[in-house]
Amino acid sequence: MNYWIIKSEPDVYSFDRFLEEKVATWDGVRNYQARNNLRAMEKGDLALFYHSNIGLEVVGIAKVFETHFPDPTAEKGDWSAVRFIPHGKLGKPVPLSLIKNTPELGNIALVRNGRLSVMPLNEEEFDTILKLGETKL
DNA sequence: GCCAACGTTGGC
DNA sequence: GCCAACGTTGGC
Repeated sequence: MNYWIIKSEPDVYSFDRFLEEKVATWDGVRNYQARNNLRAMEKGDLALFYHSNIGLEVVGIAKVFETHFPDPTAEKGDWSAVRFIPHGKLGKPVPLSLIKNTPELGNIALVRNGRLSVMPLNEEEFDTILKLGETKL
């Protein structure tokens, strides 16, 4: 079991819409590091759903439903997509500012490399964010 | 709207 | 293969 953070701009694709649609195809990723992270995902892995640009907070949890396959939106190049299903909303959102102020989370890519859209985190970091979000699995 | 950080491109 | 220029992302 691996843990991840995935980013989405809520005016493009929000967590609420994800809850309504019940499945999300994560395509359009055009960054090698992010793509490699998508490829490393296994079925059942959990990903925190972060709202970038607007909101700037972790709002929910997604679960890997279908592991990587060729990105249908890629006209050329070697790109991958995965499918997620919702795995619940956080009790309360966890803002980036709080994450930055939490010493145990100082090492995560969300803080260190703000531009990466799909990034790993370890179990302790995942649990810390769930606790901040007053959420139990 | 600005700008820092990072990735990619392309000339040499 | 280096590095300057440029483009994009995303926080502020």
